[in-house]
Amino acid sequence: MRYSQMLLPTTKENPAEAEVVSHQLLLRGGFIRKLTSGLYTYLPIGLMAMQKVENIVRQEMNRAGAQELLMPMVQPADLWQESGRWQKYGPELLRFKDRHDRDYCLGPTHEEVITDIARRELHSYRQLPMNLYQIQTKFRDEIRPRFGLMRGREFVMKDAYSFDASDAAAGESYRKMHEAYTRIFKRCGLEFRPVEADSGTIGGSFSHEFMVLADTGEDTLVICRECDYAANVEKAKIVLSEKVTTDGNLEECSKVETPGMKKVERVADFLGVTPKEVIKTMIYLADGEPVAVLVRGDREVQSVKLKNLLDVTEVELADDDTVWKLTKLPVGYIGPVDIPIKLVADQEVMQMVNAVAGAGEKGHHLTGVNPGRDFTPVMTGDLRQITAEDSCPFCNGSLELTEGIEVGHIFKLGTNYSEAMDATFQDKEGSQQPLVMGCYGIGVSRVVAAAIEQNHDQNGIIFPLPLAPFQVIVLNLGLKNEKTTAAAEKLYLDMQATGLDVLYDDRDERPGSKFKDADLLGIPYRVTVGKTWEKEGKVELRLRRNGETSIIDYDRAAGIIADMVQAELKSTEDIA
RNA sequence: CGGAACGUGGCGCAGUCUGGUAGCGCACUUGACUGGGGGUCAAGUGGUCGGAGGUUCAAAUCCUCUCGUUCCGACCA
Repeated sequence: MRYSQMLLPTTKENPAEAEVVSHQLLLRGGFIRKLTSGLYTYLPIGLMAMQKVENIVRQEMNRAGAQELLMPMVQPADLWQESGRWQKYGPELLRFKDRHDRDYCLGPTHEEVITDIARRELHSYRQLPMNLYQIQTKFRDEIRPRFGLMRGREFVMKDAYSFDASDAAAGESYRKMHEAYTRIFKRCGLEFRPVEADSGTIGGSFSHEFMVLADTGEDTLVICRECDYAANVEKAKIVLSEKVTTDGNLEECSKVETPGMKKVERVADFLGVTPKEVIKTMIYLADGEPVAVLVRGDREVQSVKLKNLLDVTEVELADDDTVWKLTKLPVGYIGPVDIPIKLVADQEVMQMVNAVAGAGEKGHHLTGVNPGRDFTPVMTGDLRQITAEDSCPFCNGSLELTEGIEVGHIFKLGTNYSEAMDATFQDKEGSQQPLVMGCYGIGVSRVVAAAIEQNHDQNGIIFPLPLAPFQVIVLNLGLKNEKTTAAAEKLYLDMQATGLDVLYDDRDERPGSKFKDADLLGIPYRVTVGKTWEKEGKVELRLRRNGETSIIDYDRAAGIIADMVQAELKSTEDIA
């Protein structure tokens, strides 16, 4: 590609609207332009970068035995009603009517459509296993799109769906995808971790997220320092410490005055105890229904865990007004004893003895509160956020918390969808069985953003070679000199002939601008044709990654670089 | 949905408090010089100041409404 002919508008200044590095650099480098909130146009170089990711994904999916197809983005409501998600999915699902007043939605994911295909086309165990995937634009009406490609409303996703005859076979499909994903992200040159995850609105029994480690990540992960355990904090299991023995010495409940003391710390301080000895009572609205949730005073509720325990689709912390309406109490004095609201407790609370809790009366708390005797939750379970002080549920090792960007997510769906939508096959014995499903997503456009978050410096992007829209840029610094220009042109054509993705900077710009743009765009190899060629017939090769510079023979340049690129690409494939 | 900020040539901003002929830098056009890390000089093009309504002799500026964008929050009782 000739730079002079390409739509590649770079800017020196950071756009005001971009907060995170990947967003800034994507805009500055002319990769994307915003249409409106959460919606972006991919300019040519942006599309090229994304297609690099797509191709790696395609290769690995095909290698794993999956087949590519393409489903409609517009989906009829009745399929979603069949699966039950028309009600369940919430406002993220963009719904609309056609001219005949029929309901439709824009596909945020495609379980319904693929299950419909499966029930029509898969009839026999002989056709299984089957894995089908597509790479396509998805639409999710996010509450708050942000960070450019990181959380857009429209984004490119690879989604795959597996169909198996048995749970064991589905496990094998899942394992294959886990392996394929690992290869994909390795080949993309990303530093990532597969972690145990919550399955969210997709549903299903078991899932892993693939997380790119980066500070700007929206998810928090917990990673064991000693074993392989890694999980999203939404999922991370908490190991209960040994139950405290009390010598059967349970105190009586007694009420104490705690005027103006709403915060756990204040109350604990005042009563001469630690927050660990206080029971915190939080009022949530679970699908609109009030629930009182108990955790130890020094803990935090993990809302996803709460959602799962209650088996609801939405939990929300009640605001002060709602709390007042429900309990006739100001926030801070609610307690579990005789509370007129559905009560659930974190497992840890049930071990507490002689605790402090809100008295259910303004300005008062209770001491000597004992779970089981003074209150009985309708449900208990693991409800709190894990901390770095907790220990690994597998090996008891110490844990580390870190931020991550979710670039892939794989789910074992089981028969949720196939049963709801009556997608069955005939087994060997001739009886109808529901297809056992799995689904597997990769945020293709997000991978581009994540790669930039992880690979940049103050001068711009540093693309891992497999994702680089161009592998090489040739700078012509001798535009006024016909011979130099001819030499640069020839080098460009020679490189193209070897199959390299090469950008030829033939613009009438000063050298400084060309260097800056080459850096900004993150092109791994840069070849300069200029003075050194005029004087000694050599060109300068510089690596974007580390700034390493070498002078090579002009005649051999195309071959040398093609070899280097091939070797490097091959090594990334080998590692994966 | 709550809170905040911002909307002025393509981009980044000043001007708004205190109403009085719309400005700066970058980019763009033309020319000259220059030519290895975003160069210099000169001459230009381009904006009904997000939109609607109001106040006023006069509105980018004051008032009301509205649309859009971004950030924070959706977090501990």
